[in-house]
Amino acid sequence: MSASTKLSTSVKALSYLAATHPTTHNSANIAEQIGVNASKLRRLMSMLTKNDIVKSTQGISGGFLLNKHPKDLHLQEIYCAIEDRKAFHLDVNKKSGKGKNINVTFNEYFLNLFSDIQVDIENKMKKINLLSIMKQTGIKSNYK
Amino acid sequence: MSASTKLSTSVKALSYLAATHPTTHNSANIAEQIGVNASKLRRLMSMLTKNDIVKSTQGISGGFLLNKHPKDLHLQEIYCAIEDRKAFHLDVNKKSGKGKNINVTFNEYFLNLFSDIQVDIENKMKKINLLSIMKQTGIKSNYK
DNA sequence: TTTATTTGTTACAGTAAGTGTAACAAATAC
DNA sequence: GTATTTGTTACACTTACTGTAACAAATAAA
Repeated sequence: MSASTKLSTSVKALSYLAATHPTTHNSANIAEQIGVNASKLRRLMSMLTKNDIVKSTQGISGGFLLNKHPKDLHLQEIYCAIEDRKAFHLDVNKKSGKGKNINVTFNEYFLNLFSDIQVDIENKMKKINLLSIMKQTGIKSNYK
Repeated sequence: MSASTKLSTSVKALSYLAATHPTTHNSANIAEQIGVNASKLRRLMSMLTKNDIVKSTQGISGGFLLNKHPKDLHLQEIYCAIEDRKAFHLDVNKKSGKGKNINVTFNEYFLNLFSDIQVDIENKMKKINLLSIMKQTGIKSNYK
C-alpha cells in the first residue's frame, strides 16, 4: 500500500466515523463500507489509535470511535500517523564512482531538495482538515 | 530506479558533460565517473537524447554531448524526459465497497489533491536550472 | 570496404517488495 | 465464562525492481 493509498483509505474511514459519530464501528463494518480488507484496515486503524486520532475498544460491541473534532484533524497529522518513513520515497544513488566527492555533494544537494519538497507537501496538508474534505465530498459531519 | 534516483543520476551525468564541454564522453566513461552501470546509464541517456537535451553519436569516438546551455536547462525538463508516468507514484484505492458513490467522490478528491501536489513540485523544479545546481555543488561549467 | 567501437534496446535470471488473506493471542463487554 | 473484537504476525503469491549481459544498428577511422 503506497503512502497515498494509505492516506486516502484512512480519510475514507475517518470520515465514515465522523459522519456517524458517536456510533462505534468495528473493522469489518468500516472495511465493507470503503471496500478494503478488514485485516488490512485494522493495521491502519491501529496506527491511528496509537496517535490518538481514533479510540478503540476490544471485545463484544467494541470497535473504533473518532477521537478528534473533524475541524481539528488535518491531513498532515493523519499522514504522519500512518507513514513512518519520511518523504514520498525520494532517494538518490548512494554509490559514487571516480568523482567521489562530487557525487557526495550532489547527493546532499538532492536530498536537501527532496526534503524541501517534502516540507512543501506537508505544509499543504496541514492546511486541509477532515471537515473541509467532508464538505467538498458532500458528506455531512455528525458533529455539531 | 525510482524517479528521484533517475533525476539525480541524470543531473550528475549532465553536469559532467557541462563541466567538460565540448568533449564527447561515452557511456562507459560517464558511468565510471558517477558510479552507475553503463547499460543502465545508456537507458537514461537515450531518453535525454530523444528530448534533445543531449546529442549522441554512435561508432568510434562517439558518445554524448550536452545540447543545451546549462542555464537554459531546468530540472522539470529533465524530469519529464526520463519519467513518463505522471506524479511521484501517487494513487488511490480504486475499489469501492458499500458506499460506492462516496468512495468514487473521495478518489476524485484525492487524485485532484495529488495532481495539485505534482504541479507544485514541477513548478519548483522549473525554477532550478543546471547551472545553478553546478554552482551550488561547486562544479565549474565549461560554457562561457 | 572493412573493422572496431559505441549507442540503443531487449532479455533474463535473481532479488526484493508489495498484496491479500488467514490465524491467533490479548483484551473486554456481556 | 464465553463470544467477539482489536492488534499483530505469518505466509504464500504475485508483482516489481536490479544488475548484467547480449546484440543489432550505426558510424568513425583505417
